[in-house]
Amino acid sequence: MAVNPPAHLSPRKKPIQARATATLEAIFEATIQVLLVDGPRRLTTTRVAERAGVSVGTLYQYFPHKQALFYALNEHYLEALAGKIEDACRAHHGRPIRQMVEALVTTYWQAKTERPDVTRALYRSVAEIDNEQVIEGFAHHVDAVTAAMFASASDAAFTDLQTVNLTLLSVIFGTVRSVFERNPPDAQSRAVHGQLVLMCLSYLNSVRAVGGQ
Amino acid sequence: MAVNPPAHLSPRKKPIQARATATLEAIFEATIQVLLVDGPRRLTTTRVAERAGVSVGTLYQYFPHKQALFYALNEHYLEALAGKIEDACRAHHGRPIRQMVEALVTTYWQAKTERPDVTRALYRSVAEIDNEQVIEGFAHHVDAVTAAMFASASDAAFTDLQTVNLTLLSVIFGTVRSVFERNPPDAQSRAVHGQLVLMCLSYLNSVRAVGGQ
Amino acid sequence: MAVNPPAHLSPRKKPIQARATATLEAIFEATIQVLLVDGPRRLTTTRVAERAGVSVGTLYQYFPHKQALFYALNEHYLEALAGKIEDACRAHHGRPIRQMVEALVTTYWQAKTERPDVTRALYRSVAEIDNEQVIEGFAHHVDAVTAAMFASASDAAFTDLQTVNLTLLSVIFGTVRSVFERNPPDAQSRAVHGQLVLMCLSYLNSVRAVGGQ
Amino acid sequence: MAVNPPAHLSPRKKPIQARATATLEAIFEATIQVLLVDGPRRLTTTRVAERAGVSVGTLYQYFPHKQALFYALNEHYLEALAGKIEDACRAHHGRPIRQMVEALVTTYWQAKTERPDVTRALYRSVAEIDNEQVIEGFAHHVDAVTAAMFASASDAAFTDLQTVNLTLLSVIFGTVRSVFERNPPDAQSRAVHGQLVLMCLSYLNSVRAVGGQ
DNA sequence: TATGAATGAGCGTTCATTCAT
DNA sequence: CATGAATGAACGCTCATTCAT
Repeated sequence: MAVNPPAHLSPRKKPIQARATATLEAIFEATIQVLLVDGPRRLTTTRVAERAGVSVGTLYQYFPHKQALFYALNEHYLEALAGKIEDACRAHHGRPIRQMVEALVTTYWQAKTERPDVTRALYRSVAEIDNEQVIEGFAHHVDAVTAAMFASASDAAFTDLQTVNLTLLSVIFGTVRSVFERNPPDAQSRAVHGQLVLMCLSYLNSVRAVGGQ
Repeated sequence: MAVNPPAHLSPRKKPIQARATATLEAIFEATIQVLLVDGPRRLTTTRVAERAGVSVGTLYQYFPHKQALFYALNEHYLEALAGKIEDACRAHHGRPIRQMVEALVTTYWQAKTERPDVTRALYRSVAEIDNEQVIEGFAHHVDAVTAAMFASASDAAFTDLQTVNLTLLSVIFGTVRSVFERNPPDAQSRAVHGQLVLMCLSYLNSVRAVGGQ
Repeated sequence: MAVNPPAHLSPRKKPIQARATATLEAIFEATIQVLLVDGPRRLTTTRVAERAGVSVGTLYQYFPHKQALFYALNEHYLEALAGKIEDACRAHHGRPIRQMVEALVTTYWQAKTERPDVTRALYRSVAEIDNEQVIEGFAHHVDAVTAAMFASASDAAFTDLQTVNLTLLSVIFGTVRSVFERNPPDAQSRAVHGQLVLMCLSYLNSVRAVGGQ
Repeated sequence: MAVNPPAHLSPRKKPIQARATATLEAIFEATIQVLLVDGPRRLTTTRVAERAGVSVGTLYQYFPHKQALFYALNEHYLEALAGKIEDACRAHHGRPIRQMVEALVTTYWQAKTERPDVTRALYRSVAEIDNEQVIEGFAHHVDAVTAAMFASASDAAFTDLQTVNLTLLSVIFGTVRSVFERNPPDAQSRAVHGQLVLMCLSYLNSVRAVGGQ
């Protein structure tokens, strides 16, 4: 279920202690903040540690190297995100397609909007390392759960579900990123959200093989 | 029409000499290659210069610092891209909305697909600096020309053209990026392209205020 | 008779408890092993402690710092070695010179060969600190006991006993080290041992002032 | 003839320029001095560079890493030493064994004594890295040339030349090291030198298979 | 003007040592 | 007393940038 992280990229020890969890959380938060305030180029392990209120040494007790920090950060948030999407998909199993799409777009949008700083920080961190693996893992996971949901729609079926699914996810994920990077006024942002739902629905209407209008 | 670069980010001199232009082009190419082969983290000015067949000193004759190189690179390709979009928009002034959308998506898609390495390299370079400025400039530029085109549609009008325009551009740009980053097999990639056109058309159909089907 | 260690280099407490002695022994063993397996550069206090089955904290209960560990390790083995040599010398007091030399070379060689790993590890640790002091102390100690022995030879006397003594010890200690560092096949190693005895005897024959062959 | 250094351990570029050679020499000298004054543990690349009057960056233009510096240093001096020994051996080809031994011991002793600081520094640097390769190479080289010399002796032959050769070299190299590490007064040192020649001669006398007394 | 050796600030990382538990 | 997480000084090394040639 979870992404398959190469051993050398996962945190050195699993947070069992409460303090350890707190420290880990502090390091993640600090990473986000540094990423946001100083940018990925000015992010140094020392700066992250300072901002997290720990020493570099401590940071390196949790992450064997800088890459691992980024990896874990992405893993952390993407797994949470995938979880939310999975929940939403399960909750809408067998429902009409309209509800499914609305739920999917809204879940994703809200998850990303909840902590816009985190979202923006993660988008910025992507280029830093081969997060490609985590991202690919996330993509496959989500692919599977949304495809399963769409396949169960009560009022529609699709000749080429794979393509429809890939298209929808590409459009949703891509659009959200675009909007985040343009960082438009809130009203406009919300408007685009609405339009995105509408767009997905119109599209599904055009491509569905069976089911009433 | 061109982006307004802060003085400290623009190339030291405009390439008037043919030789200078060739060198510049070589440096841009080298940057792309290094970005692709070694990744943004391993990109050093020395490596770029080597690959371009010049000395570091020469590179610094053209760009006052590394940032400026990235800035110029993005400017270079985004201006070309904006130009293509502008041409397409002008060519479809007053045409039916369907043709406009098809032209817009296809122009953008093709421009990005023409040199996929460049596209991917640029996506990767984004985190490097405040390219945000160049990108914002590009966005505004394109916003203007597509909005003007849509406003001239022979068979449709929109109550909220701004939102429709922003939505379409966000969707198109975002989706293309998503697809590039997932790097799916060519056939699938092309399929999504087709679906994207379809999606935009369905959407416009739903939101247009006037004009028959 | 024991080396005079500068206060800051000696173990914090003398091991009176049996448990303490066991721990100390374990730490020494661990140090040897780490020295051999990982080399002196990769030897960290943490690694030594781990290998000894104790915590770093415990290690620091026995040794105020890393230097002290090395110091004590050398002291430990060199004192044992000096003791063996002293015993041998005492046992050959008043005997013919031939027996003395044979005993000396053989005692030293065997002591070093008994645990070749320890020997090699100690040779490697030398560069680590001013073990010079321990080594010098060891040298003086041995100088004295062998000089005393040679002076008592039943069949020989030397005009310059000091020089003869220094020469013999330099040759024996140095040759053994050379052989250990070249690490030749066992047979060859044993052969050199025999030759070394022969050489020392020939030498003493040439330089003795009195006493028939 | 020369040691086979793993690619990553040899200097980055061969010193062709006069300035480069000077810099290289300065770095070697600085390494020796730092080794002597601060000891191998306090030797940092920065300190070496400072002492050599260059920047760390420059040091790293000549040596890809610290290990390579040590490697090259040992190579440098051991090759010179091997050269001297080779010359001496060639010069005494076919001579009586007595002259050979005298020449060998004296050549080695003088080479080591010429710059006692260098000698001592090198002995200290040995433990630092796997100089074993360079040293082994040196040993094989010398083995060959001395064996060849001894085989040509006009007045002696040996049943087991290999063992005799190995013994002599072990004794000579080891004794010199011992003496250097004890650092006795000059007079004593010179005395031991004489005794060493004497010892080797007595030994050869005992083991030679043919030839006059 | 082009070159590329030299520079040195700054980064990632290690590890001896401490001290709250 | 033993523990081992936390500390942070210090190291090895990189690379953007400069400047003598």
